[in-house]
Amino acid sequence: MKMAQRKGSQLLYVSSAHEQFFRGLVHGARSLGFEHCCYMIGVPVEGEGWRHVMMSNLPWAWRERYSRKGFHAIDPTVQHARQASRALVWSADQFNAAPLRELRRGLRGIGYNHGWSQPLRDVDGRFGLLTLARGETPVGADELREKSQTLRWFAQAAHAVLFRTLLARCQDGILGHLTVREIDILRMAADGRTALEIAAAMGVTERTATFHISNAIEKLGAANKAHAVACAMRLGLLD
Amino acid sequence: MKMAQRKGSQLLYVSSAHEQFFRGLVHGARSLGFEHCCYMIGVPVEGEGWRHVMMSNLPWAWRERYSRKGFHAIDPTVQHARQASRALVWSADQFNAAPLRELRRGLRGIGYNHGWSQPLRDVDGRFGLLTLARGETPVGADELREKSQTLRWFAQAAHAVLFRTLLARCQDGILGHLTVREIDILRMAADGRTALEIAAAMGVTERTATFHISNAIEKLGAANKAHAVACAMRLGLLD
DNA sequence: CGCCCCCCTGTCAATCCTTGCAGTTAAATT
DNA sequence: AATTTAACTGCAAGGATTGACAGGGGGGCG
Repeated sequence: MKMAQRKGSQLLYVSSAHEQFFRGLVHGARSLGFEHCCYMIGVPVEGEGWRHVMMSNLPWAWRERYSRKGFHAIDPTVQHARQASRALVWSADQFNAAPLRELRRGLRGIGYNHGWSQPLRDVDGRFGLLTLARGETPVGADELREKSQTLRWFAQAAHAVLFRTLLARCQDGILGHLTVREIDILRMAADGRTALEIAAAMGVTERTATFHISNAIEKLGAANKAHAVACAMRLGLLD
Repeated sequence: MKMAQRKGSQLLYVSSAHEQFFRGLVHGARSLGFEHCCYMIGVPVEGEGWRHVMMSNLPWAWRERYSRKGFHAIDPTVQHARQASRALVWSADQFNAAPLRELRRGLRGIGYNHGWSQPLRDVDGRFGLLTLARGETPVGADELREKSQTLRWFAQAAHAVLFRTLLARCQDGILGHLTVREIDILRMAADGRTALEIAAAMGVTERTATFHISNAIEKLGAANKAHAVACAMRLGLLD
């Protein structure tokens, strides 16, 4: 059973509400004196290492390059987020090791020189990482004392709102896509309807309803309908 | 079947993570120049009108009084939130109508004179309402222009993080409490385990597991297990 | 045109869920 | 001391779910 990524499929769960939320976050970051803002999540995948998805106001070219070059594998802020849960204040100048050269050049190129990165970890080893950064002034001790509480809260808010969505986007490559029909039916199942009722509501046979349900169960790696509903909700597919 | 509120029962879902989040919000409100911060949700209940739950940094005495006197029934900001979705800028001075006298006096007493209230509504008629307020200076047009985006984002963040929890706290009085056992079992059901597996994991009979499940289904007003799991997740009982 | 995917349908058997019935026990509340 | 509640157990009938086998029709893509 292969779960390779497909091209033409639309990403149903990419909601503009989260984009809007992120724009608000960017605005808040600006008012704190950081022009760049990046929220990233990391998910451990057995055999494959890590998967990352990010949401940022950085140039598309840079995001593409970051992903293509696999910078997340060497990025010190990401390394830090894997283990620690305290914030990291950094400057690109510190990225001296040979493998980091190219990353440092890239960061300088986009004015991403000095920053503050707050990790947030969950029980399954997944983590979220909010980074605010700017081009010119390093983050000083005084500034940190003054803003750290707000910064932490920003991270908490970003994590609370964006994590699930990005996780869904991340799992997507792993799990394969749920079809429109499958999501429709899962939504009705979550509302307590039986296969027969769903079939009636959708104008198909009971058999067809159960067919879509079992496909959804298989794609989500669930054990049964209740589990599939829970998985889908956790992934934010039924909002 | 009565669902009266009981005293001794613990509220399992009151998590300190949300309290912490709210403290961050209060801090953010302060940095915007508002010392008071109140997030409230309203839920329509058939035959009973409305139920409200709030989270605020106001004095406990005032919260108690607000609730006892039923101020939420006449509070203009709440009235506004029921219908509109745009923000309301208000001053307590405007609360001139006779029934509002006592409310106005109370608000003045706690230095809650000038404020900004952003409603957020959902499809089921429920609403959330974030109010930031202060004692002295009215909210001016310039200030509003400057801060409105941040304010809206605060409301969005508060809503995204706090709504579910408060809803659970609100439904609690309506639905009656789920017992520890029922929540345990729902959690395992959400992980895809059958009644037999749950029973084995908990060291009880299959009959007992099904017994708890059906109780949970009844208390949540669900149609079946999948629905109950979905309800519990939406209420934030399974996080 | 072939290939793949999505959507649709059928049957059948094993298993699971749901809901009746009727209890016991321990602990907390009144 | 009486009452209420949570947790627990048994039996049984009927409905719902799940999985496996076996297909047809339509659309996109190379």
